[in-house]
Amino acid sequence: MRTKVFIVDDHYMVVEGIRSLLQNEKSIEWIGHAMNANSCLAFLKQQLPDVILMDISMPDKSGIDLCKEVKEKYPSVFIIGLSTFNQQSFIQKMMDNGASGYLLKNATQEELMEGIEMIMKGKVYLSDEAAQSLRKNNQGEVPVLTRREKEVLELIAEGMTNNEIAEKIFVSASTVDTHRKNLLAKLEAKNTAELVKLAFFHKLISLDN
Amino acid sequence: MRTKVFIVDDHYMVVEGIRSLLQNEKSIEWIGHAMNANSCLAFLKQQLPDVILMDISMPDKSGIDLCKEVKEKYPSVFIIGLSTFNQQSFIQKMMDNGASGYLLKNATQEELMEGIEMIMKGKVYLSDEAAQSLRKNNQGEVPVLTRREKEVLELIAEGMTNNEIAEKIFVSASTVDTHRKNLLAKLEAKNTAELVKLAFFHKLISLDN
DNA sequence: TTAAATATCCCTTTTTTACAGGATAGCATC
DNA sequence: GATGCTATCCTGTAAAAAAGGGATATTTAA
Repeated sequence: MRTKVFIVDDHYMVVEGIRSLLQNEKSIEWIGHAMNANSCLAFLKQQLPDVILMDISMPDKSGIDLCKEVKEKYPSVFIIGLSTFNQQSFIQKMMDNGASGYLLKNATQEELMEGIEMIMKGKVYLSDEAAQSLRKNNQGEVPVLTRREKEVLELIAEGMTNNEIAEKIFVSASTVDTHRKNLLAKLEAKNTAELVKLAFFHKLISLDN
Repeated sequence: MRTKVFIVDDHYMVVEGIRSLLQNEKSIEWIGHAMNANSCLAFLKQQLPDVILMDISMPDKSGIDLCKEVKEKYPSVFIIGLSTFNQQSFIQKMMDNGASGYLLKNATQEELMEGIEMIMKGKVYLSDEAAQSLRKNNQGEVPVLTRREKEVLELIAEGMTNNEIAEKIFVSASTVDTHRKNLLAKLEAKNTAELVKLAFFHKLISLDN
């Protein structure tokens, strides 16, 4: 039985690269690729691969979310995260959402094959750099925020004061102040400036919205 | 005469992808690839390509710097920037440093060939998305900060107060306050929170330091 | 060399945050 | 039905930042 491999990546060159790396491997069957999350989900309704190589950044949905969704619907599929970044938080989130491994796009053919084989045995595979990154940044626990806290955090980063936020979300300024207090405590920030910086660090807010 | 193409990219899968896309093109001669800036420069001493496809992010040196260096030494070589990001500042900088075009890594084989052909005619080629990005983000003027202002901005983002910053950089709190005032004005921020957010937006500060 | 930009310092007033201490109500889970 | 989490609201004080004004050397560039 050959291992059925499917790729989700919006970068044509990367898809071609993986295809090229796998085409001479007799143990691998390339069953197709998708350029975005939706066409991936559509494909999986027709045919299930053994392994999905999944980019973390895609136009319609992040690989992190897609990973979760696929794992919920098809728990038997093994997922390997693919990324150019060696970014601890991404790796962590992919693993949290059920990924079995993580490969950087500068991986060699040997690493790619090693990763697929390991994962088919039910083990975890992390490319060297990714594993190092995980070990190093161990204290980087992402704080868990409530919906309201996230909302307030975003408005703070927009430059709004407590009073302005209070008006906007129809609560008293005291409530906003409490959320702010909790945000400072949860992110361990000394003040608003560090709060916003740490929010970026933990990817709790982003530039596009 | 076939067009001699050389690739500089530290992502193995991307190199393989481009090789795969170009291998059946009779007008193209693949003369090699480099995984970092230094081996690229070493290769160019031996043999000169017509076109270099160059990644913007590499381990030892950014493509933006490498582009400049190559163009200074070998002005006749055409350079096409390659990136996964659709980031206006990168595109602009590559063009400023002598690149003839810019391609995103999700370009198709047709776009890749079109780009190479256009550039060999001495024209400029921007992939659709890249060109759009250049047009769209036109009003995104990055404010010019002085050395001192940058220094203060970073310390603000670290969560330090005016007094703490004053002690750290050996000036009075009034001075720090003035710098802060100027930062708010230059970045057009309403308060510290928005200041830090906009600092990220304009890439005036980053997470790693 | 003159003008412009930079870096430094000071004052006042108002607004906003930070921190400390609460309280209450709803909701889910166990 | 107790426990824990979330969201809401309150009082009060102290610290910090925002906004307004202005001043003076030094460096840079035209």
